[in-house]
Amino acid sequence: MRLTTKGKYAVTALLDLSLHQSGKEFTSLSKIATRQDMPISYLEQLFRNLRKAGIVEAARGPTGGYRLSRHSSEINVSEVVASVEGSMDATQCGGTADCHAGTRCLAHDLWSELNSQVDNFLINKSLEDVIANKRPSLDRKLKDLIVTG
Amino acid sequence: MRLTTKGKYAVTALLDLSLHQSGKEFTSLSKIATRQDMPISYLEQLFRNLRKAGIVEAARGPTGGYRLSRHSSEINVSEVVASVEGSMDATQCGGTADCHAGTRCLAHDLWSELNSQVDNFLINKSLEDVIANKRPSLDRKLKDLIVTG
DNA sequence: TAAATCTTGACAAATTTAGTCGGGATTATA
DNA sequence: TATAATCCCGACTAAATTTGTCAAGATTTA
Repeated sequence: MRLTTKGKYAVTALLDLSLHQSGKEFTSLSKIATRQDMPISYLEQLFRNLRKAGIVEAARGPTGGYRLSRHSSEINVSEVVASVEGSMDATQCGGTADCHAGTRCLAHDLWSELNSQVDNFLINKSLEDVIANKRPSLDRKLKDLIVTG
Repeated sequence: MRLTTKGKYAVTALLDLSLHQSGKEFTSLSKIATRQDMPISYLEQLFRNLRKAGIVEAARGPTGGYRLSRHSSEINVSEVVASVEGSMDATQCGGTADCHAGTRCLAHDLWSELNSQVDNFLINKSLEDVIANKRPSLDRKLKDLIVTG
């Protein structure tokens, strides 16, 4: 399980994009880089992945740049992080449960459950939620609780 | 935020220790290493930290080894992981909230909240819980929910 | 045409993780 | 007392990952 600057940059960059997006306009990476104090060439690398994942769309030339391909309420943090750094899976085996001599290790279920916790949290968190500093409603938390036991 | 083999080895090794501990006897690292298929010299390094953290106690000489210094129900996974790889803090700033030009970055509260989620989960998980595959009771979960909103 | 952007692939530096090594200190047992 | 099994410690190395950089190209607006 890892959450590095890669994923954090990606999320922050998208929040910046979302905040400065008016209508259907594109925002250039150089503006994001300046505002958020990030290396532009590193951002380029990250936005490649974000585009492949269908999270942003790009336009070239002057007036070009990137914009969200969906509304910020329809983009969750989990997919953003996953698009740049792969799954955050905490198990040693990648979920296949063959972590110890072909069978599940003593801690397998623990890490598996930790995965669910983190995933559940990040999936239910949209970019809009983060900007609004909104917490998922108590209702939804209760529902999750009943489902997951 | 990182959870590497360091922390996972530590947890698994302690689960092994707990499972094979009868009374006040000590278990040698070589046995754990063999059973759990881990490099013994790496385990030595990890057990130094576990001892410093007051999680295990050691005895030297033949018949020596390690044992839990508290009952497995009184040792939680969070402290085990923390003792070998430091805090799992997900914020860029280490919690000081000066992640962007001296003030909190756009994503600060998000990562901060993620910390709480993960910590809450791991603190409420004792080694005994993991062995028993026990989930913290619904009662406790509900209580946490009311406290954290 | 010029300038600003994205696009791509390869490369390099820095950091972290994972693991080793050699020597010590302590202690049960023969 | 000698031996062997253990913990103890610091420093070192190797591998992997992260964090970037760079150069060249493609596209588009003005």
